Amino acid sequence: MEPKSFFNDVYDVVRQIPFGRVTSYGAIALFLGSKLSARMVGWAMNACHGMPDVPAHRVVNRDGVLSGKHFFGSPTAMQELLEAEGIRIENDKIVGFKKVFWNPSEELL
DNA sequence: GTCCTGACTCTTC
DNA sequence: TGAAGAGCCAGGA
Repeated sequence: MEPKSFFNDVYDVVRQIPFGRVTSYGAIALFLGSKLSARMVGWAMNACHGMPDVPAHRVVNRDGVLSGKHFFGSPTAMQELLEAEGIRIENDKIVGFKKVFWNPSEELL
């Protein structure tokens, strides 16, 4: 199944997130044209389970909090994946979020 | 075919 | 300053 819709665009952006970098739902939504569609990005992530190419663990909310960690099977799976890339996590929140933040509107454009 | 929910974000009280 | 409500889109029941 290959969704050629908003979802596909979200996956395309997420796939291009560099190693050791993270981005936010809002940043992706903004890049796609509608920052108000941040929820849609989260919903798209909900459907990305069948796509191993999509590093959903690199997508967090605007605070750098691992909101969707619970959807990774284990509450710590998402954190471990990020730590494996050199990103430090504390209290389910990314330490130095702004330093590892990747803005698709600037980097990808 | 209609209503509800969902891993968010921003604005206003 | 803190908390609550509204808005977006798509999928499932």
